[in-house]
Amino acid sequence: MALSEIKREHTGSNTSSLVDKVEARLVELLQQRKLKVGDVIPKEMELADTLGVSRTVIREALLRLRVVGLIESKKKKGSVITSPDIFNVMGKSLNPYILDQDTLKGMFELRLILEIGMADFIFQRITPDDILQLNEIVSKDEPEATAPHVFSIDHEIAFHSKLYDITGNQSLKNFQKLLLPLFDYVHHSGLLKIQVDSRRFVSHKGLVDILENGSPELFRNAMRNHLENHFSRLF
Amino acid sequence: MALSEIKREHTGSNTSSLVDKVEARLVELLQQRKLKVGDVIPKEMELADTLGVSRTVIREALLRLRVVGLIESKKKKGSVITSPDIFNVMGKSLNPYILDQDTLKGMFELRLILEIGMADFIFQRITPDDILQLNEIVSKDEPEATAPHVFSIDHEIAFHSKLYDITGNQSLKNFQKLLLPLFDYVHHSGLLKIQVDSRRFVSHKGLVDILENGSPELFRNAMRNHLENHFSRLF
DNA sequence: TACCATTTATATGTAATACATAATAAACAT
DNA sequence: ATGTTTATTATGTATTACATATAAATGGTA
Repeated sequence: MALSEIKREHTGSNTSSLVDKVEARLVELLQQRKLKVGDVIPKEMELADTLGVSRTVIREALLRLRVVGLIESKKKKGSVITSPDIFNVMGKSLNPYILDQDTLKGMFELRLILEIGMADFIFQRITPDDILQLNEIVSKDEPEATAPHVFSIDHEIAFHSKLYDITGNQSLKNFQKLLLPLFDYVHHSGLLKIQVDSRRFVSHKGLVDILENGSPELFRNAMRNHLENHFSRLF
Repeated sequence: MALSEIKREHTGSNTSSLVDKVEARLVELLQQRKLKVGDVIPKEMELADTLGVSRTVIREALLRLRVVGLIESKKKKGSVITSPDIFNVMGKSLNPYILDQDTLKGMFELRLILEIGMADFIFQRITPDDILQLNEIVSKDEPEATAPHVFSIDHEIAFHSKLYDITGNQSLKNFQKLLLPLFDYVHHSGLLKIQVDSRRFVSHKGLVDILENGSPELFRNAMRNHLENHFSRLF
């Protein structure tokens, strides 16, 4: 289909809006021309002329691509292709005050799934230096266990975040970063059952020991136990 | 800050654009008024008047919210709050031809993590009817194993998708739906090592048996074996 | 009264134009 | 050759006008 025919075709019977078509056409364009990150795309007016629609429509279509992180607009320079951080986009709608309860609970569950499932990748990629860092984190939060219930939330986050780091999976790390703020909300909302038993079966220290001497299989099961409280609040 | 002062303040020294401010202001508004799904928000012109900016700016701000799924626009009716499908948003940028290799590989890894980690939720929520359905799926793909390598990709998807269903976690299911199209690409690209051994250690049938008589722990480890080929292509 | 077809009003969708702003590129002066 | 000023250019914002879809009002018929 010739570009300039988009509008004509649109005038006929159809369901999607003009902007929808233009947006799809633009994505096609990016693929076809095999544009890599950093390449610039035509100016708004050029596109408007080529596709035979107003600049208004072009701008709205470009804006959509911008919101999902496919392009970036710079004054005078035009728009350039960018590598989208797919989870960053998601963050926009991850507002605890807007999301419904089911979704929030689902996100919370997702965290548990991830931390148990990533065992193999941790073992595959962990370095001696990682072990050192983990031990340092552990040494900071375990000793002063005077009040067993009141463990520092910061250390909790530091420990588990480090595990995500070790996987070396950037997408996974981004995902976790997104989920973190949610948990604070979830914990305080009446969404989950009340805490039944704040004692954890497997400690952070126990997990590190397994990382040093154990296997992915052992680690998965240990992590499952470590997260027992969270599970018991769900089930 | 009075709404009508947004623009005035913008005129001073600042970094973010006018639309940025308006967008943030709108999100605030949604929270403050505790608007629930289905509620309508003020008309574009009302907002423009209230905030003292042009309809153009309002429209762009609203569009952003629309792209991330927070609102939906209906002619004559105005915009209504919607419960965002957070993963659906992500799908827009999940284009294999645009994403870089690292991200693609990361997504592939994420699948393995999820399927191993979700064992507890499957066991918690599986019903006898689910078992029946799984057995039916299995009976269809296992018998005619004349060519062991050429198992139907459809059955493969059907089986694993059913597992996601059983978790009852809608977000998780949406996530899987997003990832599926990627795999086809990943498998054919030179991104992963060549297939070393197409024989699977644990069959679908074996997994179902464990779901009937085993434990989450057994299932996790069996699934890890079942996915052995995928892992060996990564490591 | 209830139901269906038609008209009307309204809010979003698209278009066109003008000007503001920022960043690059060109021109200039030192 | 280098730093400063000026011009140019493409996006950002504003304004106005009209198109289009649809909810709501209107009116007619059984």
